[in-house]
Amino acid sequence: MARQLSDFLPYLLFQAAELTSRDFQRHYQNRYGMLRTEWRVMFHLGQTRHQTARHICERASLHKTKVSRAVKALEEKRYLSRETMQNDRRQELLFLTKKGFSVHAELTVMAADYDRTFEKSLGSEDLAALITTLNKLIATH
Amino acid sequence: MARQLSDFLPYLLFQAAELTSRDFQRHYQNRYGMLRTEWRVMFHLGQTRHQTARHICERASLHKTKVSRAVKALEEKRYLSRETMQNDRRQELLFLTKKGFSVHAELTVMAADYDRTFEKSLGSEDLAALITTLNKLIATH
DNA sequence: TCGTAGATGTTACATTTGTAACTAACAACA
DNA sequence: TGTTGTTAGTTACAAATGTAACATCTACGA
Repeated sequence: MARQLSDFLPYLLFQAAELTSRDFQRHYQNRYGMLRTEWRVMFHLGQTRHQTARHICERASLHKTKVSRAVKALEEKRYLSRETMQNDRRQELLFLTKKGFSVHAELTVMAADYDRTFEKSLGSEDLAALITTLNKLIATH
Repeated sequence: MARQLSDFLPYLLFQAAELTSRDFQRHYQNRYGMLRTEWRVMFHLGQTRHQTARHICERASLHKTKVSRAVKALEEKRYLSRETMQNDRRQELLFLTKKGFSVHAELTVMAADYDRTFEKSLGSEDLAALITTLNKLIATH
């Protein structure tokens, strides 16, 4: 590297992640009382209707403890409900409730709006390239 | 965005940041007992010899509380020392000690090694482009 | 020079996270 | 059947973080 810390990739990534998520965070935090992990779990459930906690752990690369707590919190807010699987009673299927779905929908719209600000500041080509490279980086690590 | 959470930039950035920093973290954590913020502060002090805490807050976009605690921890490990400024006794100049400098040097070498793995997995052009884009993103937020 | 406002850094408390131990359920096989 | 090993998810405790209040100092105008 990198005489400059500002060229060291992990540092840069954290900086960028923190700065870019700060504004969006306000939405799910102030408005719906959710933490980042809760929003992540909710988003995953919005994409694929019913999943087990373990499944979410893998897809989101989150530790099962974190997911467990997020699920509990979402359940208490009535955004989510569970159902023990009959063929393996260790596992539970997770569902968004009606209320959970509508919150999910609202947040998805906000995320889309927010996404446009990146397109504005970077241009759509650079943004696309950035996303490609990040996915590559994630895949190889 | 982004039907997929995997295309939503803040999410991608966190994922990438966490995955890429995990290995390097072991070095400063297991080997020198440092936390991420401590390593950041140390790196900044290595670049510019004496700085105030406030200065580091700005450059690293870290909250003053975080910096205050990191400084305290680094001081306890004898990696850093302070000196109250004479012209404004609220501020203190922060220095790396001799021991602190040598730790800094070792970590810098490791960071350079680590940096090469990104060059390998992405290619130096894509890596350079990534760094440029990230800096742009940071600057506009 | 007094008083008020702002800056620097610390501390205290509540919230969040990480780690490891745990419960409950299943699977495989003697 | 019973014993051993493994998996899903939870809980308990320690460590780290965010927020807000705080102490200390400076600046500056009345």
